[in-house]
Amino acid sequence: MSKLPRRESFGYQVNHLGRLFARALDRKIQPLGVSTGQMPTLLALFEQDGLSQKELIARVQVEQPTLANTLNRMERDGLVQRESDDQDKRSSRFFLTEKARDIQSPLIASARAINALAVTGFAEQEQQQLLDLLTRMIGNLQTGGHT
Amino acid sequence: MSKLPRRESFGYQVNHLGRLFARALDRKIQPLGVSTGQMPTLLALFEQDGLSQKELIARVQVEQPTLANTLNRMERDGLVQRESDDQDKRSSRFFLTEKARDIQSPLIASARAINALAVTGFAEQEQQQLLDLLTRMIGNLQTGGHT
DNA sequence: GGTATTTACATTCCATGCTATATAAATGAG
DNA sequence: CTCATTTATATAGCATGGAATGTAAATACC
Repeated sequence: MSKLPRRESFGYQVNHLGRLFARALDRKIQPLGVSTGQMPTLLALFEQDGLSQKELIARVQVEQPTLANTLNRMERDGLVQRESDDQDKRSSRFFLTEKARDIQSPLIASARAINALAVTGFAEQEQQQLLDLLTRMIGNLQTGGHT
Repeated sequence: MSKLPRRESFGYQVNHLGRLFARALDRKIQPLGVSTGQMPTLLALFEQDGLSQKELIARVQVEQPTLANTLNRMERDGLVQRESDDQDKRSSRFFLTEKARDIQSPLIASARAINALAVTGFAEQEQQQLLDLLTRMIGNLQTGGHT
């Protein structure tokens, strides 16, 4: 066939949906002084504070230069603070500021709200199924990706 | 709860998956001189050539400034050519170049290949279900989005 | 112990996407 | 016809993300 219906392309739909998620979340958390790209890192630090860049990369699915830039913006915005590591002078550890800890609850509530909005009208079983299918698809593309 | 497991967040997973799709496709079509952001516009023009920016926006799920930039890059890369509209001097129509038409088949084949890779191990019914769930989720976020 | 390699980050460059705003042509109101 | 409004793009500014590459500290090897 010489054409490709975008409505039936997973790549197209997933990309579109991803941007809808980002925009919806952005509008919610902007008043808190946080942007979407910072969320994964914040969530990771909420679970365990004082991680290094390397440790964060293992938790956040993003390339190293992307995280480095994100951390710079987060430091600029007063969300994290870096302390150079005594053991390894190449590395530093990132700690949440009070400002970041203060907004932990509303931030997580915002993320939950967007997720809840997204699954409006979904049966519990459908949510589980969707999560399962997405996870399998991620697995397929990760395996096929890194040659 | 004070934490939010990223593995169970739809926004997180969809965002990650979207980037995996983009990267996989990019590697495939880079040799053809095309990048992912140009694909939706190319597919739209394959279906109907000579569309205006306004008409493209109705087909590609992207904001107007994003499309304007994409079209500039596509013109720079020799994929499209713009002709000012006689009826409306504010507008111009975009036509595929021979270079673009020449790679139509491999481009569409590439997109299909990535989609096929993504659904490896999926039953036909699962693919339909996933498409349905994604479409419903998109609907939820679009409705909830534009207040 | 000194050199080669690896590792942890930083930097550069670019594409994609959004918001906000500017601009010029088309359209509508009177 | 004239002025106000709308419409089609353009532009500016920024965030996010990736590839490629540079750099300095840590480690491995002789």
